[in-house]
Amino acid sequence: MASMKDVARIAGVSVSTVSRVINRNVPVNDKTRILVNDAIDQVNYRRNLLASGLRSKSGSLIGLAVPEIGNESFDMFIKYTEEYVRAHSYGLIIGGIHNDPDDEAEFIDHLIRRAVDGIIFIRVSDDSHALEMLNATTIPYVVLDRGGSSAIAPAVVMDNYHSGRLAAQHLMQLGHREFACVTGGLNVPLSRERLSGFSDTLKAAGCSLRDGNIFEGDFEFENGVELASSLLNAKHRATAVWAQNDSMAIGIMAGVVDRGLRVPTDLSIMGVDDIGACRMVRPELTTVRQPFQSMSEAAVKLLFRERELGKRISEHIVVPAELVIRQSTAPPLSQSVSSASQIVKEIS
Amino acid sequence: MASMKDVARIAGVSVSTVSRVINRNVPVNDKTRILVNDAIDQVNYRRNLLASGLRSKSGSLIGLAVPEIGNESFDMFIKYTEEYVRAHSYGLIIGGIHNDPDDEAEFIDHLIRRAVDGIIFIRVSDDSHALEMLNATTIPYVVLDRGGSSAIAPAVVMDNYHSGRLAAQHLMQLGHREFACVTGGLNVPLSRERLSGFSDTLKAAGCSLRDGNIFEGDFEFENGVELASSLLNAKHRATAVWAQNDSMAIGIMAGVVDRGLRVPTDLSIMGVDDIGACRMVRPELTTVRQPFQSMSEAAVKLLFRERELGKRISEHIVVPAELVIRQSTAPPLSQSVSSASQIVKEIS
DNA sequence: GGCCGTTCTGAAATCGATTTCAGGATTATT
DNA sequence: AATAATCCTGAAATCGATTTCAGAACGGCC
Repeated sequence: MASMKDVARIAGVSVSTVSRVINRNVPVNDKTRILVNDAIDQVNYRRNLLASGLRSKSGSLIGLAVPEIGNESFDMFIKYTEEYVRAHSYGLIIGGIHNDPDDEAEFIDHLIRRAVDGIIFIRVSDDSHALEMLNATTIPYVVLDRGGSSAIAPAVVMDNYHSGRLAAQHLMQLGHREFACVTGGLNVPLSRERLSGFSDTLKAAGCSLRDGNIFEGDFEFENGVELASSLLNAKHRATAVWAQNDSMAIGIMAGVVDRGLRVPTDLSIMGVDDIGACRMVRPELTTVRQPFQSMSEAAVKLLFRERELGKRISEHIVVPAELVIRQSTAPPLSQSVSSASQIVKEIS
Repeated sequence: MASMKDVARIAGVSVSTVSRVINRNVPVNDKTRILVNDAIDQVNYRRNLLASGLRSKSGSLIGLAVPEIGNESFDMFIKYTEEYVRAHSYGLIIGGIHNDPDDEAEFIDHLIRRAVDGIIFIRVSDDSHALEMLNATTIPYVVLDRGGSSAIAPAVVMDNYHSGRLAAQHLMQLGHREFACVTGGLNVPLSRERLSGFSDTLKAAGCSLRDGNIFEGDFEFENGVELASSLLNAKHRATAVWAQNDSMAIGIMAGVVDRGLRVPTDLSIMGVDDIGACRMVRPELTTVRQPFQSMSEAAVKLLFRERELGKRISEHIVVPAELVIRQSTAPPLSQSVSSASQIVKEIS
């Protein structure tokens, strides 16, 4: 691989001049510039990012840690982060940390040793050491998707409370009166926030969410399948359920169908995220869209801003959720449309 | 961030000694070793991978280029490659190249400049420049999933012909006599191979695949939905269809259901890959499993072997496919089970 | 002509590690 | 006790870039 030294030799100039031509930050005589550029083409020179990164203290690398690769919603964060990062001539190193704080710590440590320019991560739990580790360095970081208790850390999150509100409003508008909610792990703050938004909104409109109709899940599809029977066998069986992510919602849908019932006729189901699978199942899944792209971009932008400023920005960026109505929600069998519109008035 | 120099100063030794303690490749006196290790703990020293990579010519980085991030089958390759790579203390840089040869070239160029230790890529098309670019360097690479015409390049692929064979055998065993196939883009070699395997096997058993029942798709879900009507309106309507990946298969399933027909009663459907969505849809999708994990590991191993040997290994590793029977395939309505077993004898 | 200010260029230091080379200290061998 | 062999350590070169510093060349101005 040709180095700047080779280019300099061929062009008959010093390496400093070659560097100047390449980085075009200092005036260089036109004749020398052409000479150097010719030499660059001739030996097919490519700047070595390891070397330039070492000296200039920027390896043009960003690290991204997600709880699990292959989980469609995290993959969306990966996709959009990669696109945005690479559009700015950075590279993206990813790590799937298997929902394990130790694995997370190990990966973060790896990124620090690699002297990356910034780290974005989706925390696996509140008691991860990642924040302490990172605060001991000067590396910019941003917490994505799961802001949680760490109000001090720079973060980009969805408006989780509002997502619950959107779900509740939609289901009430359809005329439902008996609701259920399948949450994510309640040790994850966003699960609690979503639940509050859902429950508060129902209450405010005179409806309510019975304790017996709140089921704690773990965000996984299989969990949704299992919980379907609990849902259907509940003392006060709900006519509409909101699952706090699409995987579980689709799992519930599958479980309901497996038991010979129909969606949305017998049970309206909605989720959160709007992953691709929502449009692949029948009926298509009504959901609350998480804006993966804008969240990813906001996270990278925040990172870059921290880098420029040379210090942490303890800012929480909260992006709005959006209701996406498809086929898996409908008015309940027992409820007339007219009484539904009554409720609409109450909550608006 | 503390450097080796700091450690050396505190321990009262030279940086060379510190390096030797860390890399433990040369004997160091026990007393000095302890001294150095204490100093390392004291300043919380972490080796700078940029610097060590520059000098030792190994940045402990692997690059992975996939046609599109967020596509579930490619995400499986990402997942398992990342796991395996990181288990060996390497990092993984990924790039989603949007099925665009230019984007691919740009990303590969980026990886070369970054002086990665190896590159794995899933080619977007036969006329990508990636191979030429890489052959002009000494960087080890492996072509994953799409070996294609480049018999010269190191590659890890599934036995695509065999996957077609498995699909054909399964459908014939169920008693089907009228088949259809939805292929991927026929400019992608593996689509042709899969089709040959399917068609050849049918013919060998006295069945056949009519030209009018071969539909060229593009591996996308929406495409499957669209093709469903073509399938159902074909002159000789098939009772079983094999789509060359799961996304299209699930699309066909959705399209069939949308038209008021039922799977597998009215049409048996199977796919390829065994992505997570196969178990999320109802009926669950019968498919031919692509062994993502073993393929990813084989690719990284091959890469490491190339690195050790210091030269390319033009070896094609072909891993077997595996039939996974679920609910989306069943005997045809018009066909009795007894005549089905007759066919089984013919092909076994 | 002499002085000053631009504009451009090169030598050398630097980033933080690894590695070679040479020499000092220690032990083994006779 | 002298010599050889072994073990350990430090100085310095190196990887391939960036950046500082100083000086050369050139033009303008009085």
